[in-house]
Amino acid sequence: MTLADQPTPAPEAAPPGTTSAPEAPPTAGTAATPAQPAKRGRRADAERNRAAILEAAGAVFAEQGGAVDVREIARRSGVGMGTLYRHFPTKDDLLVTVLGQQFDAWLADAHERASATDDPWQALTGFFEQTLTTQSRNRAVVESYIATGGPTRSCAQRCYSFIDDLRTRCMNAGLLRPDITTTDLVLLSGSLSQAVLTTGDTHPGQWRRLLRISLDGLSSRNTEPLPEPEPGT
Amino acid sequence: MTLADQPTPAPEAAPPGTTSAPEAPPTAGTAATPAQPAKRGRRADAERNRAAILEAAGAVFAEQGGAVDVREIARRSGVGMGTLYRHFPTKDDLLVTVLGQQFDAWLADAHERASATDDPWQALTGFFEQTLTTQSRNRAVVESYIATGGPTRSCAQRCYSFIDDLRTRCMNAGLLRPDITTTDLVLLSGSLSQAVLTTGDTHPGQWRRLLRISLDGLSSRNTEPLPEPEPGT
Amino acid sequence: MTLADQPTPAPEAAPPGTTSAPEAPPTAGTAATPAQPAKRGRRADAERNRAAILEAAGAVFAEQGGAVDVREIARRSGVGMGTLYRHFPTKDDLLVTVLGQQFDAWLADAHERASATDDPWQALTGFFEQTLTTQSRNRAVVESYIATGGPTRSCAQRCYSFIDDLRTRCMNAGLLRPDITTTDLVLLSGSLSQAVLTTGDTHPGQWRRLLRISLDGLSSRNTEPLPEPEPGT
Amino acid sequence: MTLADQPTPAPEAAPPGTTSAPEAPPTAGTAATPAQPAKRGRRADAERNRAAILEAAGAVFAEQGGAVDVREIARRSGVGMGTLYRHFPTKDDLLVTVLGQQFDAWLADAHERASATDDPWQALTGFFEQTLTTQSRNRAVVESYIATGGPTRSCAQRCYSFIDDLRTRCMNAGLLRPDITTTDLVLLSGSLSQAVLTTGDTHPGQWRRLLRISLDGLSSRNTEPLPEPEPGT
DNA sequence: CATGAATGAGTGTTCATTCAT
DNA sequence: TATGAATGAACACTCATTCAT
Repeated sequence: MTLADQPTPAPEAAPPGTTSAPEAPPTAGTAATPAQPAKRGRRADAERNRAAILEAAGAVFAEQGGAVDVREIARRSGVGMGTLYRHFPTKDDLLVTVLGQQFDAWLADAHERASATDDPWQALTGFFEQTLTTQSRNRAVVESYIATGGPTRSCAQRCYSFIDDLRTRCMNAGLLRPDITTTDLVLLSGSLSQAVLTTGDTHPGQWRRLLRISLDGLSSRNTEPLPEPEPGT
Repeated sequence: MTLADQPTPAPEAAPPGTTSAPEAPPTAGTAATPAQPAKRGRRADAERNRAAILEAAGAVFAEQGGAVDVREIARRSGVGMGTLYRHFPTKDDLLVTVLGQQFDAWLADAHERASATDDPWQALTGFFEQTLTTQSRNRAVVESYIATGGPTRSCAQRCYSFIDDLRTRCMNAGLLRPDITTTDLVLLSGSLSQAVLTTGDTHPGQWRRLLRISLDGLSSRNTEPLPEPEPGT
Repeated sequence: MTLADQPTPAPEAAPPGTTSAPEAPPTAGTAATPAQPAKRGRRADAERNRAAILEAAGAVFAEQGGAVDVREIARRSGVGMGTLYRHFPTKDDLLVTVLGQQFDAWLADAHERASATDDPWQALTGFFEQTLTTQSRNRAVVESYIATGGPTRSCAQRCYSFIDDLRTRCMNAGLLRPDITTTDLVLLSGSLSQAVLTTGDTHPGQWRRLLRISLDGLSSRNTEPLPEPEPGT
Repeated sequence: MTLADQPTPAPEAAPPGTTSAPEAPPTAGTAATPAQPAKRGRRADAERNRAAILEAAGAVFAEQGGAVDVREIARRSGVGMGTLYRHFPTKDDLLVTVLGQQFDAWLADAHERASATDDPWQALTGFFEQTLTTQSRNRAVVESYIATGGPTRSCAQRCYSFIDDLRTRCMNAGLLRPDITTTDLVLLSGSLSQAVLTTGDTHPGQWRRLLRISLDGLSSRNTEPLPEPEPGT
């Protein structure tokens, strides 16, 4: 699946708190239910390791992208290779889990912000701001977002759905060019993400200008129709 | 160097035929004395090899990006590894040279087109069109353009200069938002290049819509000032 | 020790019920005082675990041979790795114990059958049949039988002794070639076991033909003396 | 394919000198055709390395079986890993090539010996002798012979064909039990190979006795019909 | 005492670069 | 000089065994 490949966009996004990781402990935390202390005893350490791995991996992937040596992650986590592979049977599993969490967090935040305002344009703008702020420090996330729209088909779809909602709100309010598609917006955000990543170190804040330009180009003030995409595809 | 890092933008681009590669000496060069045909034969052969390598590398890098196995290039060139490494002591040297040529060709074409029209907006638009059309078929070029604005500082600067000219023409004609900088345009083109690369296979032509949106956002019709970039950097 | 390495063949086999495993102490053992039910509970539990491990290991080793992952055994036993390693400090210890039991059962059965008939030739034939039938479903047993004649020196010796008895009975009845040694018979059975293992999946029953051929070759009908084994060894 | 799985036994074996290795230089040697000295120059060293690898691998596989570490082979060959993998892109390729050569040599020798005598029984006997002598010092060969009849389908088939010829000759001379099949003979030789491997170190020569017994069991002196193999398979 | 998570040396394999021919 | 074979440090991943809980 690519960025803009969304055959059946669900009208409502999946609950944003849902992570794709099998063991996903919700944000609630460990001490909320002190029921099974025996089981908790074992899990506590493992969970700590798992968290350490995820954190280290998150950092390393963010800094260096998805192509890093697994050993680097193990080293930074303070665990052995075996531990790492016990929790994530494949480097790709680890990557997907890490990115999944980060996408989930991002989408959850996006939902929250979007429902915090009644102004549709502000919602759209805020989404782009938040997205680019988040991604400006995360190589792997951008790689994934650009390559396939997200680490998972589900992530990509939820992202698509969410953007679709924003688009609809703006469209109903007559704020958006009438022929803007959700695919346009998805592509645009990916494209800007890349720019952000590129200029993040040297020109922090530069991307805000690009964003403004793009948003201005999206507004209904522009009346000329956009070119049709290739029909045969 | 990054996309928008242009401390001292030269007002005029270097002559576009000049490559910045260290091994540059083309047909002219040292062998002014056509005495020993044997040696000249060698020279001619070497030149042929070099050309074959560059051509093969160009194709391979374009198709697969800069991370391909050097063997693939040697194979497609029909030369041995030693020959390849004699001409280009490092994979990166080869990559830089190839990209340098492609950038040069691209810039030369861009210059030509820009001087073929009197309409500044048409010049700007045409440049973006040409750039994205070219880059939609060249992975390595986009990688390089996005990462550092070009394979060498010189390339990046010439590119910057050229865009700066376009900007000036448009600005003088009052077609561009007054606070658009050259850096904005450079970043924008890199950003769109990425989108083109991403969607090239699956959504050919999609990028034209993004481009139109962006160009609309650049036009002087938009009057709100852009946010200042981070002052301290 | 190898299949036919029997320097001092005991004239009588050890009682077949005895296992040679070092951890042997079965239900009898130290806990003669049934005082603390808690401790006995533990003991019973431990024994149950040990049995579960042995059973699972037996099945797994039989199916896949001695090279299986220990985790597979732990999983099938329903116990943790630590428990497994508490009972058997080494994978090899477990293997030896399992094979020891299986050898014991096999030998016990062999003894029983051998004493159930008065026909020495029938006893010999039946032994081979039983052996090959048993082993055709047990990879690890065959591996062990072929490699060293059994999991332990004791097993190998008891096996040797038993075969020696069969040989003697047949020899006394004049049914066996006069220069057949016990080593010959041991080797022969190992060799046929291998064939059984090999052809078990694809040619079930094939091995019966080989067995018949071999048995015919053993009979006293063949009068030519066998070649002497290397004298110097 | 297993030992006795021979759907379409070719009536005549393929020319035994043919090796399955792609680069296989025939036995002729390097100096026979001094034509292209330039090309020879390069190949000589590589060929030496290839030979060194094959020799080392042959020795190591023979001693320790097919499960050895590739590094051990590289070390013993005196070459780096890359060289090894240049010549044999996979460990299995190396194994197959080595075994292929050894099988070819073995089969070639077998053909030679078989045509050196007019006595069919002597031919059969000699074949078994030669086979077991050869295999008594080669773990990997026996592993392969037992598991699949040879490293290659072709090897297995040629082996089968050859044995089939021996069988026919003996059968025509009335020396073999009439219902002996080629599969029986193939299985028997595999079975004995295993015994030979097992006892090779400790009881050299022991296997000759087993062989004699088996051969006696094969002779037409034994008139009882062999059991039918499972009909449904 | 049971659990199963942690360990880390070892496995097959790749690839930018060097070097003998 | 051109060739392509040689090099070896990495890489992703496995598994017998140990150890904290």
